[in-house]
Amino acid sequence: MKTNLTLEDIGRLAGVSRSTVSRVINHQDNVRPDVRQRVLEVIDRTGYTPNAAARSLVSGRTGLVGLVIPSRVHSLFEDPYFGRLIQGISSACNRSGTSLTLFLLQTESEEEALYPRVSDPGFLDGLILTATRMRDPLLAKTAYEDLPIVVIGRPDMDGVSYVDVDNYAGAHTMATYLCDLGYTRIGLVGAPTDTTAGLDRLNGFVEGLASRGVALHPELRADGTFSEPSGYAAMQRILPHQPEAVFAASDTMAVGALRAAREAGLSVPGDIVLAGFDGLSASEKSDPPLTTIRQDVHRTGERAVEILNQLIKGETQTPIVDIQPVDLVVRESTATGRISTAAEATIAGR
Amino acid sequence: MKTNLTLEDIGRLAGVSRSTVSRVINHQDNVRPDVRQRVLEVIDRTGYTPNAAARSLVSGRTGLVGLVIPSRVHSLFEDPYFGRLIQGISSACNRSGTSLTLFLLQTESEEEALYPRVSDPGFLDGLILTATRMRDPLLAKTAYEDLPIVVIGRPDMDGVSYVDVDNYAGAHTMATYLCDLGYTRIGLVGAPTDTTAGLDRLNGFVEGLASRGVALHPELRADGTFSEPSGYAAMQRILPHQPEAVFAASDTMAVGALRAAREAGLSVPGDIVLAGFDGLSASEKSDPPLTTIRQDVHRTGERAVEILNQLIKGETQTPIVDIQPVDLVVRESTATGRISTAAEATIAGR
DNA sequence: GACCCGGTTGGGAGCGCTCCCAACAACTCT
DNA sequence: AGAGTTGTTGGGAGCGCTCCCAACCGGGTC
Repeated sequence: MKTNLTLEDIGRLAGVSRSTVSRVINHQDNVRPDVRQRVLEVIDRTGYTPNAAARSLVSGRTGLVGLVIPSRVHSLFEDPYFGRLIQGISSACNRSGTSLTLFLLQTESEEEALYPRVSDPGFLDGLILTATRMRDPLLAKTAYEDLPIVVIGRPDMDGVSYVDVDNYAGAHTMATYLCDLGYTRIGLVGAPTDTTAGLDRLNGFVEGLASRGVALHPELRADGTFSEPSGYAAMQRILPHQPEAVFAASDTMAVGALRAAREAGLSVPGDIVLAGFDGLSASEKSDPPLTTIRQDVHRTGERAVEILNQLIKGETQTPIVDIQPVDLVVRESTATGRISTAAEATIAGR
Repeated sequence: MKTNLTLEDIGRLAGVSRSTVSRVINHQDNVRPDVRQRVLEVIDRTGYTPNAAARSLVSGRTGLVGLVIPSRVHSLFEDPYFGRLIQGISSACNRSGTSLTLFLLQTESEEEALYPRVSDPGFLDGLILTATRMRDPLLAKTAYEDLPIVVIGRPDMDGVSYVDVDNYAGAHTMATYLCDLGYTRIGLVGAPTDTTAGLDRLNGFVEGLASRGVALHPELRADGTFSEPSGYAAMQRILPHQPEAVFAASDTMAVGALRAAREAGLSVPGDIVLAGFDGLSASEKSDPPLTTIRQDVHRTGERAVEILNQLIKGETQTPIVDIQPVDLVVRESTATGRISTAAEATIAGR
């Protein structure tokens, strides 16, 4: 356990050559069974493990996958989204025998300092980029490297592999659901439109309303930044215009919107119905529990790793795109009894 | 950007040797200024970065630090503790130019599969272990390797470097604070006593009470597992014995205890006062906001990296121990007006 | 002018591994 | 029996870098 052994050492102890030990370690079958056995015993006895750096020098692989979470995401420690995502990524990594290297970029300067590191040859096998914004500088830069990349969330450029949830279909479903409840004055606490998720949710929502002949009145729309306080503020701007129903484009903002409604003396769902998006536990634990569009964040993380592994192995040249389906989850916040509330409806990916 | 260049290539382009380029890259000063300039220009023009694997093969360093979060921690996505910790660790890593590799072990089998990986020579420079339990198998195993290790939270063995918060002093302060409020029937929703944090908080609390001549009645103590539901359940066991005040050994459990009190028809702080430990945002956002012992988790993470870096550089042989101070934060949940509530008191590390 | 010395530069060796090819043994087939 | 075949093994080469030592260059000294 103490001193670091080499292939040569193991070979000497087992009375074979370096090459044979290498074959045993790499599970190649052209080794005589008794020799293999002898080598395995020595390896077991000595606790030998091959040197990772030497391996990657010659193989060109490190077994390391990078995950970049940029500086704008301060919600990492309030919002379970990234926790879940990391869990999904991590469990897929464990399954494929790779390791996850985390780059939390909390300032712009960290973001700049990172760039050279991730592109170091012989450091990472691939990269997962999250929370990219429109014309993301990091994405633009890394796209020029030959490093395999998977983006989580739809990027605003072509030729990049990504996995996204079906934001459009989810928002569309929510819109028709609220319309079918009988409302026409339906408001939106929107997500930032400099993100593709915000844009897709907006478009899905507007088109969902339109499919039922309902328009989104401009005074019933205010955008937030995904955070609770921003949802609270947006809701305050909408409330004076007397919406009957409000869709907040994230659960966290919906919780803020709920707080604003309550402070304005409105009961949910009595005076106004409210729905969110994401299916976080916050939506389940709020009072009342929120109707929402649920996405499987864990699965999204897993898919990102699976796609990245395909890219790394060079199994495909063309970019891979994966759109994850979402569910409508109906809870008390829209339980008005106006029509029978379907317990749950599932939407296939569009 | 495309093809991977080597030192030799850069040397050829700049009209110097491999060695000189290496000197420039490693900021050695014995290079003539004009030559250095010429080399830097070529590096800049070509976008060359040295191969990380080759570097670590010869230097024996990879610039990688591992962080292990074991399977029992399911709270990763509910509880901001680990998010904050990771942020602290990550920002210290960014500062020291190292990268953070995350091992989330969600099952026992992942835990076993991990062990050989982390101890691969030439893979990690050091390891940070969190949430170790008594006689933690991973800690026991890794301690035999020559890999530098820092534990977050007090381990139950000697000779290991660690950084912990002052659980004892925090619980002690809380106990005397509650006593000084005039209560004697004081209950405890304890943390698991197979963790050193749970043990230290228990001991600090009991001895704090004792210092005011108060005893912890056995029927007023029930232990949880750090989770909200476990705090709820523990509180339900305590309530029938009519405590005047209850200290929950974590904010998350305190939130559960609060729910139990409310369901029992008790108002906080009117009928019973309640306090937590950790200073998470949950304690601030609950209704009423909770008195708690605040710890600086971000700082804890930073210190772990700093200590690990010292160990890696071999600057010290003896284990380094760092106990972070905690603050008493008084909020509404103990605001009874019985005595003037000091706004906030600071405790130095013991 | 021979000598020395510090600053600078080039190239060999080697980190521990994988890949490749040659060597060898033990067969089979004609 | 000789040639070909298959299965197994050993060792050279080389991945891209750092370390070390020798070589070189110019200027100061006696």
